[in-house]
Amino acid sequence: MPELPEVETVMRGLSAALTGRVITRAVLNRGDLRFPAPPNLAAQLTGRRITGFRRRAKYFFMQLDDANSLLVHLGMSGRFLIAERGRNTVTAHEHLVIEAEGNVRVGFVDPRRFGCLDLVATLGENTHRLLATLGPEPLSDDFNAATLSAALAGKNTPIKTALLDQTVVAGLGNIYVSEALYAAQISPRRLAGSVAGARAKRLVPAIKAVLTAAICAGGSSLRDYVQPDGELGYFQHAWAVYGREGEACTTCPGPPACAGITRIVQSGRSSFFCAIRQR
DNA sequence: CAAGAATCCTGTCAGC
DNA sequence: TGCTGACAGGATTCTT
Repeated sequence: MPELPEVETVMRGLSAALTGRVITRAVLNRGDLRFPAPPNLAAQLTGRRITGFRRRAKYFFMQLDDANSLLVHLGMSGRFLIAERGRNTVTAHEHLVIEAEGNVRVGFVDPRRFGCLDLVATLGENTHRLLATLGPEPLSDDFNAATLSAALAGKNTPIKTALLDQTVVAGLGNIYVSEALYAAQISPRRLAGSVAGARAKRLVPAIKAVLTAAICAGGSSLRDYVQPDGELGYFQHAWAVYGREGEACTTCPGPPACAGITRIVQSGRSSFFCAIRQR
């Protein structure tokens, strides 16, 4: 479930397991992901010390001591498994394996191969072509009512679609857009242009709160995953509307006034909302 | 130019 | 049990 909070959670788990350690062995099993991985990636990683991690939107960087960074995007189905060397049980679709000091073994698994791996100069991380057009980080001060209003002004697309546009705000995905619009009481069908202004003032803190809560939930559940064969980034999370079609809306009086949570399709993707609470 | 559709790929699940 | 079709957390590229 890789939206921003999941990427952050995965990265923190990897950081705890790998930061400061030297990569003793790396294997690229297949590099034909969303974009081709560098063919010599494994050789470039082997022998390097991992100095730190940094996230940007749904991407993160594993920084190395030779001034290069491994760029990672999880796509739709990407995940990382952390295990002691020799104790890993999952091997299908494991495209990259990293073994490090301390008997650590990390596997990048991505069945759909919508994710990507690349090697980039650490100083140029943000100029990578995949990151160059990204909008503001939603949890930074650069993302505020003024900047969001400016990005939405004049847009005739539904706000749901606009928030999925990574040039408007970078890191939201299908789940947290529904959650944030519910929290801000804005209909996913409302045209983005009409959200600029007062509604954007509500939407910004709603987005920040939803993402922050999800990161906290991931961080707290992460402890359970730091164990042999642990899988990072998948954890139980209670969403208010996502995946809850037909269920009662927690803040509405119920039938007949409110029919509960509705699912509609916008730009080919599901949106969940309460037609009473969200206008 | 903006907005919507098609596309990449595999796994899972509901329905028959 | 096995088959089929719909659908899935993303983001680029192609059409209208």
